[in-house]
Amino acid sequence: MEKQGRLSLFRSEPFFFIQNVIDNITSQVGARENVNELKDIKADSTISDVAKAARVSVATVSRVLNGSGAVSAKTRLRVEEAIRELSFMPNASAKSLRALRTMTIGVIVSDILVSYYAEIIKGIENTANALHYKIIICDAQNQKEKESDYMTLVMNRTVDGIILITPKLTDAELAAYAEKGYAIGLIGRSIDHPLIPCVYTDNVGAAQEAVSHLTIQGHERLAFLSGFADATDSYERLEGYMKALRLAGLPFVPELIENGGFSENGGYDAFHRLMDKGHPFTAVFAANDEMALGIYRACSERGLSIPEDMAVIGVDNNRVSKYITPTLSTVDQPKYSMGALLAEKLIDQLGGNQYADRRSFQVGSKLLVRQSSLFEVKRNRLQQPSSD
Amino acid sequence: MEKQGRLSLFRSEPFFFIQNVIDNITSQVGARENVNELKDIKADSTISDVAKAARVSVATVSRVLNGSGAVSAKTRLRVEEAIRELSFMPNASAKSLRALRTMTIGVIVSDILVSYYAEIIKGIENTANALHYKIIICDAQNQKEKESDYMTLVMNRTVDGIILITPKLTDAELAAYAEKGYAIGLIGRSIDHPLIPCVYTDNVGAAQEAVSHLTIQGHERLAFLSGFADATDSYERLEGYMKALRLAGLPFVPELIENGGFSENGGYDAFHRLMDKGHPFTAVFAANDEMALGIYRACSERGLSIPEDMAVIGVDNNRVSKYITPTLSTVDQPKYSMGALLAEKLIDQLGGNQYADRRSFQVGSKLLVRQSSLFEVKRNRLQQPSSD
DNA sequence: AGCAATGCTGAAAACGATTACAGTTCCCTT
DNA sequence: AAGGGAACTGTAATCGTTTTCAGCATTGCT
Repeated sequence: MEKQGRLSLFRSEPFFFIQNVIDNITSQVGARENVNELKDIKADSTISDVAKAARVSVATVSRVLNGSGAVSAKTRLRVEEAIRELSFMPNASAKSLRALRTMTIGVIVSDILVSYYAEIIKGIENTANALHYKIIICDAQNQKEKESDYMTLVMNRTVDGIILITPKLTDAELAAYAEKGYAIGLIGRSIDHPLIPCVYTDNVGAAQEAVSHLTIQGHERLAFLSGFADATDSYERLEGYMKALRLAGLPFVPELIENGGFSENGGYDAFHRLMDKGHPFTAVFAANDEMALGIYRACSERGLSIPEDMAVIGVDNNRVSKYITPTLSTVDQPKYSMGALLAEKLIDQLGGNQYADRRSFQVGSKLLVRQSSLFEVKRNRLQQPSSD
Repeated sequence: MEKQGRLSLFRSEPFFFIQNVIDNITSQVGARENVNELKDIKADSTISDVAKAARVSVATVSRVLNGSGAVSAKTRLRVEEAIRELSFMPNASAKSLRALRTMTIGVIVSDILVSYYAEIIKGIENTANALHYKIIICDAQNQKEKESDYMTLVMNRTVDGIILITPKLTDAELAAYAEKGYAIGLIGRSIDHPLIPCVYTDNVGAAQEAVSHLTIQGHERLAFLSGFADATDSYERLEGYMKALRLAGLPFVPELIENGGFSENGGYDAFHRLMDKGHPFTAVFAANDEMALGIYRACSERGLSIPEDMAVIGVDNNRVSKYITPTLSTVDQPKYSMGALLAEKLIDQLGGNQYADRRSFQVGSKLLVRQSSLFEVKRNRLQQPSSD
């Protein structure tokens, strides 16, 4: 159903073959003639250039720049004129070296593309920016090793602190960084450490609420799709799932647990594996929406209707979940605010507020009940997304 | 249909009220007792600490660190031991100050949340990282002024160069930066300047192909939803739309053009405005998928079936477009590769390759024909997304 | 043995800002 | 007019690296 356009190469794997890419996806557009007179274009002037131009010392220029110390109106004007004239901007590296801080924080995520992370990042960026901080984005590509690699940023003082979103590093490793004096903060994960601020949701409770919503509707055999085996949030959701079963007086069937690696394809495969085990079930709780999308596809292949034959609930409130048919029930978190809050806390700590009264914040999530988990669902109509 | 959970505050506006956020979304979790023995935790040691420990000069340590110059095996071992012992890491600011470069590039986007940008960013980050560069993300929040603000990053040497994705700055402004000696690159926009590398798609051609696809199917009155008035890509898509009309011998009706600001709600409003003008039409080409989603909602409200009553085509291949019912026809671009390619080119230029043979790269896009633009559409079934 | 070449090492000068300290000017009292 | 204090300004140290230059020791060669 997809008509091929003019070009064949599209992204599918990581980028390893730069020349390849160039050769494949581009068509040269007028190789511009070279220009030679750019050597002498000098963008920067230093503070001493300004001092010279204004016939004052560098100290005075610095005072004008930072509004520190007293400077006579006459001198100030001359300096400001010189600054404008030379379009001078103080060198950030020099400033950082002297101040021993960079006004930058790093943000480590496992995949920028996942909208869950993107929204948190937005919250972090906006807040950080308002507080005059910049953020360096680190895509760990789901690899724990890359996470560790990126930690060097705080160790070599490229950044003043690092925010990790649902990291793979262990509690012990994280604690070690903090105790060495590196400022780190956590989002979507809690840790009991006096130096590490964190913002997280009650995964257990949320999962329990979601699964209870299913049992209340009469489901007695419910499957669970976990994410990565080493992901705390996935584990906590499993815990909530088990709690809900217990609460409903239902038995825990280990065969009804499968691992889907948080990805759509993973969810798709895992669901098929579940179905083939010979332990029938009528509802499935997926540790995130991506896997739920995979379930949709698998159900479609097996001729199962959602929610009549199979109820589905995910987590994350992925953008797609609201638009797909049937709309997907899911657990939503205030992602933007979570990012904003942690950024504010971490920067506060960087500012020397070492003894904040609290470092650990649990924020609420909410279950969005949509069509995929309700028995009576209006279907066969163009979906009109609700406006949450 | 959305059940309210425990908490009410969810992100809707920019973040301005930090204390507010805290008070609203959090519940305190065990205010940890303060710790006092952290003053003496010293994370960093300097190169001279290492030198002292190894009983050599700082110059020698530097040589060991960078593999420059000759160092005797015996000394090298001693230095390496000292480095390990002190877990020394060279200070990035000092390095940058000395080297006059930061190994960092800035990336300015108008909204991180838009998946189009996120995917480009991923391409940039992965490539930059492979080349030992870091990226600073700048969310301009659709404001031209913020774009300019972020340009200070390259002027004060926080970053070595800046990549702008479909910026609002004018060609003249961009050229001015480049001519002052600041390294900038463009994605999703072309500029005819010898110093500015850019990677872009043929918006005109792609739009023309999309609209022609509609006219070929017999549509004679087609509307166009533009994005921002000042966005080049939106303008180019309008151009393609007009070309396609001309090609099909159809009249251009100015009343059938509306501005939707690239957002879902904007598209929704714009579509309603179009419908109320009294100039009937049977198909609409939206300058991006977000607006197309708004059109879906508006159509649903007006009882219009897609594609029977109204054919719709968008641009961007938003994640949702594949999952919504009916699936949305759209124009796809190799976003990841575009980011990767430009990052590689810009960094190449930073490396001193001032006279690259080409700086301007046009990459192909492809029209994905899905259900929303086809007359005979299978509907009323659970959608099974195709696997593009 | 004398000398050049080589290998290794250290001292010191950058890089571009901030800031403590000291020195100068100016104005106001007495 | 002298003295004191405030206001202003400059000198120089400092942040932590890299790198040039020179010095010393060792080696190899004649």
